[in-house]
Amino acid sequence: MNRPRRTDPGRRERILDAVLDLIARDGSAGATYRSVAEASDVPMGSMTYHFPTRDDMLLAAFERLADQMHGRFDEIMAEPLDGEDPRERVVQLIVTQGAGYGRDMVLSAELYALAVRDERYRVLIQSWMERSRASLRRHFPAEAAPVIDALQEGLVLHSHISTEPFDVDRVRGAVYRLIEPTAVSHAEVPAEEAR
Amino acid sequence: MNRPRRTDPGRRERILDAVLDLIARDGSAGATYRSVAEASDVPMGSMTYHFPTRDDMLLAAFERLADQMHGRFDEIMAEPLDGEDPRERVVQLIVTQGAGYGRDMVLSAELYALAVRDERYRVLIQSWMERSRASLRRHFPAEAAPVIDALQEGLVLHSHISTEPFDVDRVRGAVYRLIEPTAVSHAEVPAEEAR
Amino acid sequence: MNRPRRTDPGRRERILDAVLDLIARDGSAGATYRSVAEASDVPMGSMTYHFPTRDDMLLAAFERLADQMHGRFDEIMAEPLDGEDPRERVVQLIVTQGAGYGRDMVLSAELYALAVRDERYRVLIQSWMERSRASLRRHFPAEAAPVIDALQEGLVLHSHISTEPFDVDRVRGAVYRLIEPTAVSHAEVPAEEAR
Amino acid sequence: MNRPRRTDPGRRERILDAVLDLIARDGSAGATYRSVAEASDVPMGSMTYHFPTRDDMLLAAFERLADQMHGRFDEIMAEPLDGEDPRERVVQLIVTQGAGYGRDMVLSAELYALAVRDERYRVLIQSWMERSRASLRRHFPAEAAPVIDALQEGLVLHSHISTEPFDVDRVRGAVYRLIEPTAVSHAEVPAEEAR
DNA sequence: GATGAATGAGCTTTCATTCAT
DNA sequence: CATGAATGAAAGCTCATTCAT
Repeated sequence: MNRPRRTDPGRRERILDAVLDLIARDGSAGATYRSVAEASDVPMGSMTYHFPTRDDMLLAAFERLADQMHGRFDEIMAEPLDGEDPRERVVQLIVTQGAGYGRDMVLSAELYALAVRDERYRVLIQSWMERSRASLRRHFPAEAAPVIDALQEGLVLHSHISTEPFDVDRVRGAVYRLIEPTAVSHAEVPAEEAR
Repeated sequence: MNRPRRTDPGRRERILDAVLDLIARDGSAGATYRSVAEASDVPMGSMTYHFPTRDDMLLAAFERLADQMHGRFDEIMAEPLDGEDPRERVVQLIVTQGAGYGRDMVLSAELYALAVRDERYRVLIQSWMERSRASLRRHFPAEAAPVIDALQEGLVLHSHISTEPFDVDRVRGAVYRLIEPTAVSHAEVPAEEAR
Repeated sequence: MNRPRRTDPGRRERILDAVLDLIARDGSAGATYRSVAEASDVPMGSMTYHFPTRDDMLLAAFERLADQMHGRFDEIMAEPLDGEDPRERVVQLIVTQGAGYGRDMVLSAELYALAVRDERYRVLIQSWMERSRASLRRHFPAEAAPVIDALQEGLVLHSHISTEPFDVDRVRGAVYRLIEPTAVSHAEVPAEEAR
Repeated sequence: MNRPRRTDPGRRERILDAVLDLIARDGSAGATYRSVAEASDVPMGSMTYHFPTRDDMLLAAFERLADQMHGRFDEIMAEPLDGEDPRERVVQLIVTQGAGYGRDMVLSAELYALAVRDERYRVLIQSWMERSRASLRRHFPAEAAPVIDALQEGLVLHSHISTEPFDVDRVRGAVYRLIEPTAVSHAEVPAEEAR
């Protein structure tokens, strides 16, 4: 009834999280000004103050998603190897994403659906991909990155569609075959092909 | 003005093609009863006669898409090898789809976005994937199929997002590395590693 | 609550009358889908079925107005003269409109405001004016019509703005001076300058 | 980016001119606080400081319009006659306004539409009309003014609606017939019916 | 079987206005 | 004095779906 809430720090972030939750549950179409306003406890009339159009809101939400996902990606890639085969990190990445609840997967799928038809979302993915590749280049040669990316994308996507149990060994097999074992990080000792 | 259209054979197919065209252009949300009716020259009131709910209509359209796309996939895979390395077919597949106009890609992306949240679409993709794998098994061992699938998916998807030119040699490199050269078709002569 | 109203003849006319009433009271901006729906007892969701856009609705309403007003205009002009000076009819017209409640005046003013910026309304007025002039030509030469029209318009408009009482004699003076007494109807006897 | 604008003289006038421009283009409804603020480069939050309600703003803008238009009117009327028939001035007035771009006409039409329903705008027009008549009385008897006014109004209005080319001679004919040639200015020599 | 008419629900967006600073 | 942030109210319009014919 009587919430002045003249200042509400973090409101923007709260809105964007609500947007992502709703998209994860109901698809992009489900993130309406109404549903988002309710989910984030912001008056509907205020939504357009923060995001003039619904599309601005979606785009901002996906930018946030890209940041968050890259953060998790980079965390895994940044950890020191300690003699471990760097390819194991890629396996871990794929397995983590493939086995997870799938919020990220659902959101990525929506993002791709938007991106194939809309330049703005395409640019967003491009810059995200570029950041991922930069992370990969810590351990792998530049040419390998796009292919690793693609394999990861395809495996994770299919893992969420398929009924078959996720097969870690198959993933490992594919990753190891795809990436040259000599393709070690510039700073790491190759080690004895750990694991 | 005065179209009796007492019998209208092919109406169902015309509707579904219109649905796919509209989804390709505007996303799933763009295929409304209204827009589809107009695009396929069918009275709006008749739409629910043919497809009781909008979702039935979308699902039927994607079934049609799966059939069409599998047809093209299988055509490429079915052609006799004549001593050619079967992996070259996979390369051809990826290149064809990756370089194409993208209608299929756009539609696939929409389908995946639906599938990750809706069982019915997931089942549709599963059966489609199963058919693809059956086609792949003509030339490759069963275990290889899912990985080939995944790589293909990822490469094609990224090719439609990326600004970089499509690199055939990189695709070939990945495919050849991923699939054992000994994994020849049961009926074919290995040949001299053509190309 | 439970009004099936599957068939509702005259609904279109009822809507348009409500539109005109609302415009007369609140201006064009006051005839919203909402207000009109309520005033004409039609579900709001049905409004766009009958008039796809609000502008279509307004235009149709003003077409109805033009018909109604021309009907009244023509009635006065059509009555046989019986030896009366035809110019007296023009005086009568102006006085009737100028002294009236002003619904017509208010509506005309709104129509003009739309017409000066929108071709469609301009065309509507043009055809209305042409019909008026056809009526005038029964009694006056073709060249006189536009000027009579204009004088009438100006006098009626100002009568609704001015605080001064409406002066019939001044109107008569202006009309008689403006129109040649010899400009009699083709079928009438000039008579002795009646009145 | 960083406009201090500590003092901004002429802001009020700039705002009102923007209001009039917007009304001319989009009608009264088009002059919103937002659109006006943008067009006049004034912060939106400041609009209500200068004009507490939107209606205050519109009224002030039309007051400005009345001043401007009367200024132009009076200029034409004030010029010494040098033996010219004063009625020629009226012709000139009508022709000038009728042939012009129509900004004034559009604005007048909007003003009338407001005036027929709102006392405040009616009062504004009344005082404007009174000033016009005062100007007319320099050359014509008091009784003639209202009729000249009305004819002018009607002719100009119709000229902006009609598709026919503006006919100067018809205007002159009407003006000369409507106004007694003896109705000369108190200070002028009648002259030989100059043309 | 096929469809024109109809509608409840909900959508995105605009807007006048308020008010703490 | 001036203004950025905010919001309740309402606007035009779309749409999936129903149903009498």
